Amino acid sequence: MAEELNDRGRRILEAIIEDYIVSAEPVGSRAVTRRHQMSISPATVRNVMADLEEMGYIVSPHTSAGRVPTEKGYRFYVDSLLQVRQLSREEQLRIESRYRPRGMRVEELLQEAGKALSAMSRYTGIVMAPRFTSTIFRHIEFVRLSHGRLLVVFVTQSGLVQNKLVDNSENLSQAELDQIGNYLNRTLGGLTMQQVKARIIEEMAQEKALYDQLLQRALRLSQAALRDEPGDQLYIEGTSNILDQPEFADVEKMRRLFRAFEQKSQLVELLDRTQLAGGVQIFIGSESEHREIEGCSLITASYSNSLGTLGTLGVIGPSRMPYSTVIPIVDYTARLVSQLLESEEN
Amino acid sequence: MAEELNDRGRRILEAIIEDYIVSAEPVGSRAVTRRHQMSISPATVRNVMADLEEMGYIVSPHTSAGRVPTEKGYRFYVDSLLQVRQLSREEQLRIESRYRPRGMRVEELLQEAGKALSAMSRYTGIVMAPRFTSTIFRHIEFVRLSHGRLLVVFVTQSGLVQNKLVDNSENLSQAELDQIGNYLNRTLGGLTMQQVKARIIEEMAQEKALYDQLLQRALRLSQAALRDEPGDQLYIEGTSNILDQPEFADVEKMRRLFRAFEQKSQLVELLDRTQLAGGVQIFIGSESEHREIEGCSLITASYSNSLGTLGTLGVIGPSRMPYSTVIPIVDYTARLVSQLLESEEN
DNA sequence: CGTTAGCACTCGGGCTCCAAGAGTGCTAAG
DNA sequence: CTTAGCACTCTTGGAGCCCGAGTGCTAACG
Repeated sequence: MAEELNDRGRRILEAIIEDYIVSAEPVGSRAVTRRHQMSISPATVRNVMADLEEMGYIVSPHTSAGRVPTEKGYRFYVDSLLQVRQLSREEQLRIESRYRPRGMRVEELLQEAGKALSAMSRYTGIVMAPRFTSTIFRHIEFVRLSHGRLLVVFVTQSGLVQNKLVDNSENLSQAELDQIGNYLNRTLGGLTMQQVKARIIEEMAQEKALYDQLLQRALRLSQAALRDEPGDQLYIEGTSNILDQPEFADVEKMRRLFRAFEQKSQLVELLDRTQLAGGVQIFIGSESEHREIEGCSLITASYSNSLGTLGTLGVIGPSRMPYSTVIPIVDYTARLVSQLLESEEN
Repeated sequence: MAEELNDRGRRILEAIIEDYIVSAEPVGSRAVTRRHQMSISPATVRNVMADLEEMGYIVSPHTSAGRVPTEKGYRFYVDSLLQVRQLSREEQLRIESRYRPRGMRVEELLQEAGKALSAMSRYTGIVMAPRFTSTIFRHIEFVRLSHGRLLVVFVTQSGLVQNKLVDNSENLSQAELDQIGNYLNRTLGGLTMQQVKARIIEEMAQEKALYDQLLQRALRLSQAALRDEPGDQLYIEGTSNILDQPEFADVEKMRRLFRAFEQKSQLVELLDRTQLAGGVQIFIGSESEHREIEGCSLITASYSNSLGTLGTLGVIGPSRMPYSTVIPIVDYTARLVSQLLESEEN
């Protein structure tokens, strides 16, 4: 029974999965022969289906229903059967057109990417902003808000703005702060935040710092500013699309998913894992090891600039998802975002 | 029939509404006498209920069910019957404790307020950030990102950071930009954004500007930066709480609400209307004239500093809402946020 | 005259029962 | 190995039924 899947078995599994993806209903032997005009009879198909069930690719919800793909089934489909459709030029243009207004800030661009992903896929779009530590330092600015309180504003190469409150118990004046800012801007431009951090520690260790008041203050302040870096920003768009999916008629399931959307931390963790790998990655159901998104699949791809990976974006929806159309959407969006970010840096 | 509501009628209406708020089920005459130990018989209550129905305060979903409050019923209840419960000291502390970490930026504070509102009320919390035009200018910074592209960073008095991309086709150097920034910071500090805008227009009209290169550039740039002010920021937290409400078992209703959450624009419009009025405001169902939130009520209050109203926050949930407990939560949160913002400015 | 008990009536929810339809697994023949 | 045939299983939907909750009306009562 647990023999290898032969060609006919694969074709039938494919047919079942593709039928199920569009219909969301168990697929019977008859339906397979009809819709895919195979030159075999339903009875033969039934035999094969029994084997497929034995092997764990499909299950039947009850005796007299058709078959439904299991996670293993989807996984096999995605790995071995799936023909990824190429986007037509027209579809590409439709995606591109969403980024038309050129004066978009990075935040806007990323959010728009989330919206585009959700609109094109009809599922939920997710975009994780670049890790702070891997962004490139461009500008720092200290703004004295009140005695003892100080706002540090970072601007990265790509125009991403981060800010943070820092204690100013030394009560430095704005003029002193400007001086410090200028110094740091001169010294640190072009480094990644990680390098900036390292540099500061390094400099603090040097004895020169002991004698130069300005330098000392600058280092102290910037260290404070860089302590506990900002949490990862996650854009989640099109959550209401999930409500259209028949599998979420079950309110309990839906609630779990929405709670996951609200907490974000699990999604961040998950997206983080995909960060390093290039290309499109696919998590099916419990593979993600987060039962909050059980029954869901996540398709992700990383976007990057010339220096390396910046962040991850993707689509989350039910496992019963038209992978062949969603995958190229995610892929293309990741490329497009990479490209747009790149072009903005020059 | 359409006589005034006498005391007994009011008491019975109150009983019906309060019962319905906790049970979400139609309330019968028997239940009214039982739970509120009135010294009258169910039959009498029935007579009164018939009158209340006649007057439009309640309806029965079908012949043999109890009664359910109408919007008019809720409105009367809120206006005339409701006893707003005071928060216990303990509850106040529980709310306050959520703002404990003192180094919160304004954005974090507002978001936390949304989370607190949703957590305390078990509904969805909404916070609208201060209108950009009414914030007080503190600092401006121009950062040259690439040839032709320029990031403008505004910092307001309270530490709110806004940024915007501006065309830099003149290709000003960072040094020139710093000069311009310094000039503007010297001149504009302490004005509201609205005043800043006015001032710039005013100065541009003066002939002095024609001769002073620096000034001219500064004005041109800042005008560009202030053109089309940033959209209103809206924090919506705890949307998944809505899923717990029995009235949203109907997926269609839920979808509409979630779409409204996603679009935000209608909510902004709605919150905007409450901006001016002080104290707690309540929209019940279709009073808001947005059918997307039909069946929902919105409880809002404005937060402000010494100069006036800054923004609005509130809770959105089903009309069947325990107003007497949610109102003080919203009220107290608004005061607290006002106070925290105020204290941060000094 | 307002209040109350009594009663007939209505309607929805939940139960069973039934028939139809879909789909299966098995068997035996091609 | 494939297929036709067939008995079997299980879901779905509708019909019919009862029960309980709750009403409105009427007539009696204080």
